[in-house]
Amino acid sequence: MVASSVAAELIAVLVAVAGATPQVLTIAGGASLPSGPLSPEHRSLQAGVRAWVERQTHHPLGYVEQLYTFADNDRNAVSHTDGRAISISYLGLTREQPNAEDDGAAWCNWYDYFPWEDRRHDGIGESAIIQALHVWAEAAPKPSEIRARSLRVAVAFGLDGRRWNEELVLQRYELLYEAGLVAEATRDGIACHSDTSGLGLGLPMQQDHRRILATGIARLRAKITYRPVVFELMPPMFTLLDLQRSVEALAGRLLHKQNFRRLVEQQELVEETGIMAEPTGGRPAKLFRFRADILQERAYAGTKPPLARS
Amino acid sequence: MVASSVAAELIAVLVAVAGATPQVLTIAGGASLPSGPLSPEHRSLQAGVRAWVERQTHHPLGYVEQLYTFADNDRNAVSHTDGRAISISYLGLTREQPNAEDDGAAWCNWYDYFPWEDRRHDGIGESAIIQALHVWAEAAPKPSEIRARSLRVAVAFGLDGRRWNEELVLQRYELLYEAGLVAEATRDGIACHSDTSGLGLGLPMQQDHRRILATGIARLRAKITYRPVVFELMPPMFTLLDLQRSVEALAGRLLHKQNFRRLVEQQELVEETGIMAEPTGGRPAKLFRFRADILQERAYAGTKPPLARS
DNA sequence: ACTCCTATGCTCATAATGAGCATAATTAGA
DNA sequence: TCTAATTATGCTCATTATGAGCATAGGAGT
Repeated sequence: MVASSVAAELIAVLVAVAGATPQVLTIAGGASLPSGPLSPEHRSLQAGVRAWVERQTHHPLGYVEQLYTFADNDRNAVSHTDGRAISISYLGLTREQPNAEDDGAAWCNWYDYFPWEDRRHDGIGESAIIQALHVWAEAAPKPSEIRARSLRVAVAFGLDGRRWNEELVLQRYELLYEAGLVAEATRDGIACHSDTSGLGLGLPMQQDHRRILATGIARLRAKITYRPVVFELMPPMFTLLDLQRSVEALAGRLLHKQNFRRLVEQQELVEETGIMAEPTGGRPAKLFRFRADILQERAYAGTKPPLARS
Repeated sequence: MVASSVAAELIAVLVAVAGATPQVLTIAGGASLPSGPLSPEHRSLQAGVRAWVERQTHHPLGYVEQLYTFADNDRNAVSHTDGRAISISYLGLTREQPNAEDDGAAWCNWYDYFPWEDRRHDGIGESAIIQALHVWAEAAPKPSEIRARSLRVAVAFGLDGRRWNEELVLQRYELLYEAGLVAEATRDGIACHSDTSGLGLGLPMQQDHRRILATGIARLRAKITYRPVVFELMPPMFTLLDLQRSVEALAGRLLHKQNFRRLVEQQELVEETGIMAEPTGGRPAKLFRFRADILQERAYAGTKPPLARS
């Protein structure tokens, strides 16, 4: 049971929210996620991520969570040992907007990479994308494969009466990759049966970084529904609409305002500060802050009721 | 960005269910999880896990999912390069009960390692454990730390009117580790303020394998509530009570029979086979099978309604 | 026939969720 | 000043999900 020797690197999906736009920290002109080597001096993986992210961005990382470990031979760069490189990816949330442009680092709207994931404003929609995916599905060799592909498309994009599930970010990206519709696919030598220009398929990234980003977005979208992690992204004081806009930015969909308030208030996540927000052309809003005591408790266990009681 | 070279190994939490007991595959007389080296010939990590698990157990792995990647310097064995070893753990579900005892491999009831996680039959309970944890909490140096510890204990074990959350397997084990109550902690040099004999603290494992097992159990318990993964553990035909017993075995708690049926039937996960089960002293039960079509769809997206609609 | 056991069908209270109406408190402009 | 626009906030209502219990069905054993 002697393990073979491999090269290991840490990749970070670092998220912040500016107003109504979710942002991710990138390097190389937006083509890469920041990554650093796993160094022997780090006591743990998470400590390693914290260390070099905080050195790079000069901002404390509030929340850090392991995402996924990749080691595909084909999609990764060649390492110096035996051709295998392991990428351990992390999701990090940071509260304030750091002064980017440090050493080529920049905060980018994550919907630049996944335009179809932003469904807050139903503009042109993704009908062209779905068309192209249908072409791909029909191009499958076997009838059973055609059905399987069509089902995957229908589930991922909420077709035929299904609801759009905003957590299927990775599944949607993988579909587009397999169908040869994103730039990374053709780069990796996957054939494409459609004209991909003008479909709004987003900016590509190096290696499989866009896949890792998709994983991070999916994880975060799932997390905000049952753990109070949004507060890691908020300033100390905020209005309920600020909070709602942040959640909507992450989830990529609009929420019912009154119901959102009800949810937040009945979970006792926030409390009034007694201060009013700056007037913005409407009735002035109260400023709230998060309740540290409740947050601490909810950080361990979510609010979901588990299985049936005995 | 040159990554340092490390040793990588794959660790599997392989789960099966026999009647009403959840089982995990172990080696070394139940003291270790099966693990294998990451070899360059494996096309991906998951392929690597599948390959050597199927070679070892001679059974196909239905469901495989990455669990977590560990690389703590302190809790792990020394590798041959620079002292760092990376362990990438996977959760696997297998349908039938393999012929164990192959090369020292054996299927063990996972509650042998976590007796406090089985709450199906409220016997003596874990009051002694909670006592010991209270002692540990009160022994904290600072008052704020005492409060923090007490809160963690209360949340993890469902005290003070909180409900027991069966998904907090890892949190509970970590508490016991930090409090020095499990054997691994004293092995790793953590002091203990209580007499741990007779507390029912379960069998220890080598290295941090018990922590990995706890992670796997927690993941599986969470998963069964929103993804139809139980069927990977069931025979082709089963009664609804069989199914319920399996879920109860995993969740560690009893379910309301009628409500469980309602849930399963309204989700259309199963269909009748027309065959009746062997009589067992009561009214004979119908045998069911899983519906392949529905399962395929639910495998991608769960059944949970997401956030509020726009 | 009676008892014991498990299967199965149905009802009911309560909570969570999605959607809408109504009113309050401002600013911008006629 | 009066009015429209805009945002905040409170409340109701229908639908669905959840937890719990009652009742009946269909067998085995005595």
